[in-house]
Amino acid sequence: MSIPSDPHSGPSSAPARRKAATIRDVAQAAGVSTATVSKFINGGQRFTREVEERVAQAVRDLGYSSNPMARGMITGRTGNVGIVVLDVRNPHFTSLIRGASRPAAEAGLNLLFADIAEGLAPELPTLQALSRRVDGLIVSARLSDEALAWLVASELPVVYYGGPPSAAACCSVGIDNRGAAAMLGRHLRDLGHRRVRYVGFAGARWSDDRWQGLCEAFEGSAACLARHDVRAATADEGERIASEVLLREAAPDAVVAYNDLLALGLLTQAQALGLSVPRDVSIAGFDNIVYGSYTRPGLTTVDTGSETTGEVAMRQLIAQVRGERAAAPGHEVIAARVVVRGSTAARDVVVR
Amino acid sequence: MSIPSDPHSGPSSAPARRKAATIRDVAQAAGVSTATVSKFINGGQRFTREVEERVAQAVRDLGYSSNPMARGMITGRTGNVGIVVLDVRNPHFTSLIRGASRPAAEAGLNLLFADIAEGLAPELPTLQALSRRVDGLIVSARLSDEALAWLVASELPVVYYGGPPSAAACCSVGIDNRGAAAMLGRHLRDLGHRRVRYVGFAGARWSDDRWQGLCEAFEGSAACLARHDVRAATADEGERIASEVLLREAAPDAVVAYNDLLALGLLTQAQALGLSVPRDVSIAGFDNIVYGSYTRPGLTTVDTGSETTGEVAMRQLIAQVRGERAAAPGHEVIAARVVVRGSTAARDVVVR
DNA sequence: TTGTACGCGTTATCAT
DNA sequence: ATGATAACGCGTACAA
Repeated sequence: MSIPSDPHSGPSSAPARRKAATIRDVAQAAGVSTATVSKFINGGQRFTREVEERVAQAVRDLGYSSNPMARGMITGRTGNVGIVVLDVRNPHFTSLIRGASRPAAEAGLNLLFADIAEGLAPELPTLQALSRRVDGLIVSARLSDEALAWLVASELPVVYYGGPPSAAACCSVGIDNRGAAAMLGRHLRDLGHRRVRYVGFAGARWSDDRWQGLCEAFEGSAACLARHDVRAATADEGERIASEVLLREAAPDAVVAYNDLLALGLLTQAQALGLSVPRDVSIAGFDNIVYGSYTRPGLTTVDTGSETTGEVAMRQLIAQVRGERAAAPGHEVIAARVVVRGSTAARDVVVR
Repeated sequence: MSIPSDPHSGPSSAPARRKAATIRDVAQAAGVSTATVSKFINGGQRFTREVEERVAQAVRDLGYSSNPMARGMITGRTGNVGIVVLDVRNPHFTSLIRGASRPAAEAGLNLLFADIAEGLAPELPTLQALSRRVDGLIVSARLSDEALAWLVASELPVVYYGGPPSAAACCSVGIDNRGAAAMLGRHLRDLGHRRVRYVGFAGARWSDDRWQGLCEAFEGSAACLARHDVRAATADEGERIASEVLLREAAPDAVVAYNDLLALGLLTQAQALGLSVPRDVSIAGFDNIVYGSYTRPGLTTVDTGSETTGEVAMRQLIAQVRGERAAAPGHEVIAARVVVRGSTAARDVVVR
């Protein structure tokens, strides 16, 4: 594909990008007006066979595609949607992205992406930079209050994932945290566990819900539940607090972590400390990240439907952006389920 | 030529968003012309203290920020850069994204993101949709030839990661695959391994380089190297081919996989098949994904500097977009290093 | 130092 | 069925 040198460009030194054909070029080449070209391309309006033929030919010849910015100026839409995740390296969020990716592509929307890096990146400026370049946003419900307030004030179509934020009328997607935790709790209770420790994450409002669900499951039993909050929900943090959680005087016979990353760190470090999992202690987490099945033993967890969450959130957002009736505010609950692997097992009744 | 899922068509009665303040509103409020406002805001030009005061005040009062689309029409730049990954769920790529994220944010560029999903999403349409909305692109060097050719023809600033693509003059970032594999090979050779099997990935050109590096390391020794190519570089695929690779007649005493995901699958399945790792067989991979340290035994791997790669690629792209001299074509080599964990150990000389 | 006026590529409106 | 033209919001020559 050798492009003949442009006689008008002269000895241009700058690596100027060949400027793309405009709708006017197409119109001229096809011998019609720009209005005709525009209507034919996206208005869906029909014309005489011969005109359509000529326009289509010109579009092909010139490799024309409309300029999204010029189009956006008049339509008021960008053709982009944004997704803000708290940590790209957490497989839970990558599954969320994967889930959101497909419906967006199908709707012809591009995905603008931002990583808050769990507080490392400033939330508000990130949101502000994004907001003018997208038609809508998918964000975590656990952004700062400041960021959430700004978002509401901006009147941008938004779908929250994780849980409903404190804000009033909005769209959100997430699991029933309390119910899911209760399911996991009953699993542990039925296995005979009686000294359960919850490693919560202070940064997530729904960490409380999970704690309450756990408590609910053990209500009426003679179990002893305790809670230990951490500031980061990462594997490193799990490793760091392992000894503190696992080796104290009244050692737990089961530990439930806020998420799988924490659980992974706890599991590894427990073994490094000489504990046998699940013989000495059962360990479980939330999210069902895929790497929980590659540890030994495999990690028992609660599947929070990460990918489904992303998909549903994106569908809601698209509906909202299009101004459809289906875009009514409300919280959509994703089904959660307990995934039992080797890291939880029946407590031996015999004192070890 | 009516596109069914066109987001811009249809009887969209979107809820009218409160329209943002324009530069004219600011000019009027400050009692100056739009030119003054524009120059003050981004031209960096100075004005009388009083005028600057009034303009700044008006900007604050109206919460003005320039319309990126209108601005883009004039400047010819979008303020976005794109990154195309082959699989968001592969931690190697999320580290890459994380690495690219920061320099982009620092440069005031938004990140547009696309997931090829290892061939599930069509590459060329994805690229085409992206290309008009970004000032530059970071893409894998192992896109389809068709996609690469189109990219070159588009004259868009592009940085390739992984390795230099077949194309002539371009910017690329990656490790020395052959050298890195040779390092890993020497590690295995020194441990006494003699029957080594390489599980390659047919989809990546540089899988060959890794194979050659391995061979190089065993040159002159009485080792027997064999190669087994797979079509997907995922943990599932690693599990699927484990028995075929590990249990054949002349069973390998060491297996090197194209990447850590394959290695993870192999490791897990090896143990499920009753093999002890590393006693019966050593296993190693590439990328140093973080989850390789949470398996038992930990996974020996080659750190390919995923995050650094993303960071360097983004810096190159920014230089290129800005038209800086530093944006000369060439391949930037990232340092790789072998990370030894429990999955590789010295071969017992005694026949087991 | 400041303002006027034009053009960027597109779509929508109205006229033919 | 097709065309002419006015916006959209901004940057920037050029004029004052």
